[in-house]
Amino acid sequence: MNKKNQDKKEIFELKSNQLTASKKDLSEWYNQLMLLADIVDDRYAVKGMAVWKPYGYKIMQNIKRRWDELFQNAGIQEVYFPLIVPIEYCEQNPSWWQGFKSEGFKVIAGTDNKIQGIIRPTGEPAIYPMYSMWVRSKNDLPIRFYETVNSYRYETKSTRPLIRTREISVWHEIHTAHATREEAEEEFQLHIKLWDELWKDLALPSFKVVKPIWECFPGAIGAVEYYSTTPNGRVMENGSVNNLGQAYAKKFNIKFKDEKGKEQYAWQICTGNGARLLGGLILIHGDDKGLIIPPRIAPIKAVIVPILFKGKEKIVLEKAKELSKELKEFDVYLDERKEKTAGEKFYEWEIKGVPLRIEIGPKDIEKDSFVLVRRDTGKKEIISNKDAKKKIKETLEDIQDSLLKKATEMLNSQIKDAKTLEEVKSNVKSGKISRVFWCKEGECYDKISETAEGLEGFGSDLEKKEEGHCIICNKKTKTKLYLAKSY
RNA sequence: GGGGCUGUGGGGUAGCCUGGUAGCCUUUCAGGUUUGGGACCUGACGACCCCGGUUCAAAUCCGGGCAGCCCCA
Repeated sequence: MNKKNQDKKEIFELKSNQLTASKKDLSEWYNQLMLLADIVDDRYAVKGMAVWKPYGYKIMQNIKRRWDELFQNAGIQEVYFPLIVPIEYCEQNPSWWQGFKSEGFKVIAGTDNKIQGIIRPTGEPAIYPMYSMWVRSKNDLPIRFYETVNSYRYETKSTRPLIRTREISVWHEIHTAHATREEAEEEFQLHIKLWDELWKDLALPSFKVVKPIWECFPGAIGAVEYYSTTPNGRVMENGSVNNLGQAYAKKFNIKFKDEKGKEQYAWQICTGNGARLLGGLILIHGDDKGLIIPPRIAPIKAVIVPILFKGKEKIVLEKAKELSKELKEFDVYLDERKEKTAGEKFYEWEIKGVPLRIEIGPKDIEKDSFVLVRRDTGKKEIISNKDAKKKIKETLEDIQDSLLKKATEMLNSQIKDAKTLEEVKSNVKSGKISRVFWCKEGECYDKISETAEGLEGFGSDLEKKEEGHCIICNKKTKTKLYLAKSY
């Protein structure tokens, strides 16, 4: 590189609309992309609350559209519960209220500034008192409802866009009530299946574990939690499916009379997740050039950049418009802006992670073709116009598949079995998630977690194939515990 | 919860130690030439986190507040 080019490069590096952080510097990379890629703008003057920008909101809405489809097809109906939760509803669950008393935003109104209630931090204190009114007989069951709302918690911890916010936005929560334990368990399994489907659309492997019982809601039967990982080997809770048993029904008095006239409490399942899904997928997909949005949820699946040479603008634009009409089903976007050069546009759409770019210029028109560029691999290919639809469809599917494949490979390479605490230690150092045999006792769990600072056991394997010995007490067991630092 | 760092136009920064003209890059806007990987020229808009103190004079020093970032529980 000669002196002149080097100077030029340094100037470019200062460009404010350029991504300067490498993905190795994950937090900085993530923060820069929130603004540069038009996801959210968290400069809004309330901590932990951000403005959704059009591009980011569209991605989020596409994810929501997908869960609407999945859950509604499974017969679960969308409802809406009010934002304000009266204190009397909160008090029906004293242990919950104890936890959220200080984290709840209070609503004050009227001349005497009376507290009217709190803004919902979670759905259940609003939802379950109503379930209690609706359930009279077993004929009123099951209730299978979900809502997509914002929830509010005054977290004192540090916040991070999409991942830890005080306004938990586009929050999808499902609450069901059933007459029997068996029916509830069936529902539980169904929800896992549905979430797995959704994770596939995000091109993410659904990494899920059984939550230790002492970390579940008091009185609950159990829970499965989803986790996403970061490239530096940390884990992030990303959705959960809870089998509440009758714990909440007893607190909120959700009961019915069975055939014998005997009162029975309902069995309940609840599950939820929201914008964290988007945060998680951004952390996993993407590179030093910017985001990579999986085609199935990408608002723009392909962008057409016309190469406008002087004197040929008209013919190039005409061709580009024709092509964009033909490819309408792929949510193509024709970038006609005259004030930006082609190169500038390339960088911009790469930051935003549009899966495909179509370049069309005078040279291509002569050959009745266009240039197709993949965001994930950067590979360029000349495509003849007559193959356009077929080729784009195939390539999009291939990108979706290879993103999932890559993410799955990353996850697999991050999980490392450990036979000794020394191995757990070295796993922590090299940014790996440890998997160890564990007897399911809390005491041993604590001892393993103490192996390294910040290390946490976060759940055990769903599959139980092999048998081994607990890493601490040496008892025979088929259960494996996962350990990592959390993001 | 503990520790560290930082607040200067929309974004990134210099200036602060040693008080005195707020400099640079970029964005945005207007006009023109351009366009196959961040083009160029001309012109314009735009900032010292807040409150108080010291001083003839504060972005700079002092006190307090607020906000943000990073690391660790």
